Amino acid sequence: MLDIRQFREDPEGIKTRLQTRGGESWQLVDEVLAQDERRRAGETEKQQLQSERNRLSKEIGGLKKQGQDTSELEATVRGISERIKTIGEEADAAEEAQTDLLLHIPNLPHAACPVGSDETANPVVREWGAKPEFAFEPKDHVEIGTRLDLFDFEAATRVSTGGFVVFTGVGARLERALIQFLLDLHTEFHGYTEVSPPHIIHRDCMVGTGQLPKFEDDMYSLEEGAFFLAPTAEVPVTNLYRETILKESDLPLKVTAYTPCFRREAGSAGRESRGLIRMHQFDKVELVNLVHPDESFAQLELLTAEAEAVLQRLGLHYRVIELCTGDLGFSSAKTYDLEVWAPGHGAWLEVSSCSNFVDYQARRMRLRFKDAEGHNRFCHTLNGSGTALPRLYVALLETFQQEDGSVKVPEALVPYLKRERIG
RNA sequence: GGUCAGGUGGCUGAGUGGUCGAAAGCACUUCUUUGCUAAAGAAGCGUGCCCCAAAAGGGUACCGAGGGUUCGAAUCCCUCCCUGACCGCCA
Repeated sequence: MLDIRQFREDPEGIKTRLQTRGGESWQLVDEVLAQDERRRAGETEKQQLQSERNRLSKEIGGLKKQGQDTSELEATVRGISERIKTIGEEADAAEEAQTDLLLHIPNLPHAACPVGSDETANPVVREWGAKPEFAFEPKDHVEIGTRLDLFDFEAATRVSTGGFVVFTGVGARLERALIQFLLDLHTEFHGYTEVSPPHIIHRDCMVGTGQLPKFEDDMYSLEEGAFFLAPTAEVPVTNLYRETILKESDLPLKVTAYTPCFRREAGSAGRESRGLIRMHQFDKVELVNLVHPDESFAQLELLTAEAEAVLQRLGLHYRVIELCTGDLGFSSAKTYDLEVWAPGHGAWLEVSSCSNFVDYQARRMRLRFKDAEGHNRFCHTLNGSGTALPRLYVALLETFQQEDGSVKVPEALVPYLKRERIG
């Protein structure tokens, strides 16, 4: 959520920056200001009346003690109370409208964010490693995995529906090995604290990180929308600190979690969805940072490097791209995507998205810290996938496949998988 | 799921209709004293919003959440949520 004070001070600036995202959110700016004025006018009047009521009620108390008749005063106060109620309802309606608008307006892209309308305008920041070369025609992961009995899509439909998979045998063990490898890496080398959060989370959390109210259709909901299956650990982990005031010395707070992620992926059927690439349920290890506002952009660079370390240790070829204004996520001010090379597909796959949300999420969930002067300020929040598992899995199979159909296990994973070769 | 007991400031914990944003203690901050540590004393110490150009200041709301009763609610009533204990069920 953006700061209402910024709307009052520089509405045109907000509009201009929202316009770089595309979409029509900038058109809501004037409406926000109108509701804000309506709200404040109502609140001011209401509070004046409340003050009057408090004064007269005290007077009644005093008079009653002296045994005097107060019926006339009581009637006056009754009238005031009625007006408070009417005006209060008006002010509440304005506030609700204002909040609803603010919740639908995305974050402002960082001033240096490349302007563009879609992913074709995302600049490549750097590339690591080289495309692996093969003396044979590399197969794609579905073919490799099916041959090695690593996973089974058809069996999954017997217990669920399309968009789910069951990992089997060594394939299941590889999934588990990756989770372990990732958590160990981030806790032992990057200073993260590990948590294992609930996967069913209440609605307010989804509002806090920005999935709601706009993207409800993409989420699995329970109990008529009161609860949701977490679409990413970002939601439960960041919301662990909702409505809290941290000490400045607590920052930066770095938390990692492995969780399954649940997404309906409404409207994305058939899009880049072969095999493991786009699932309704997938595993992910997430990195969440709560940081001091002065440090968040530096922290984003570090966070991105921590996610990159995953791919480097596994020896996977990847590139880092920066999202342009038109491709930026709803809550984000700046985002780097990590794309790993999948030789079987001959395509780059997004395995991580590292974002700085500045104070946008913190404001929604009232996550603050007390600074040296004793003022409460909003933290900045960041998160990055560290990393998504299925696409990592795809890249591993396709990168390290051998001509005989087996897959060589990268050294970093051997201690976890306890074998050097699959198949 | 059932029964009972509870939810008050960072913590402990008073407060059952009026001057209570809320006693007291602990913790914390600053200052004074003391050679250091410790101890003692003094003051301060919640959050949101509104008014004010801002600061100062003032106002208002908040005692789990939301409604209600009342001139007036932390206090009475209703609904919901949560926590604890016991019972039932269960991985």
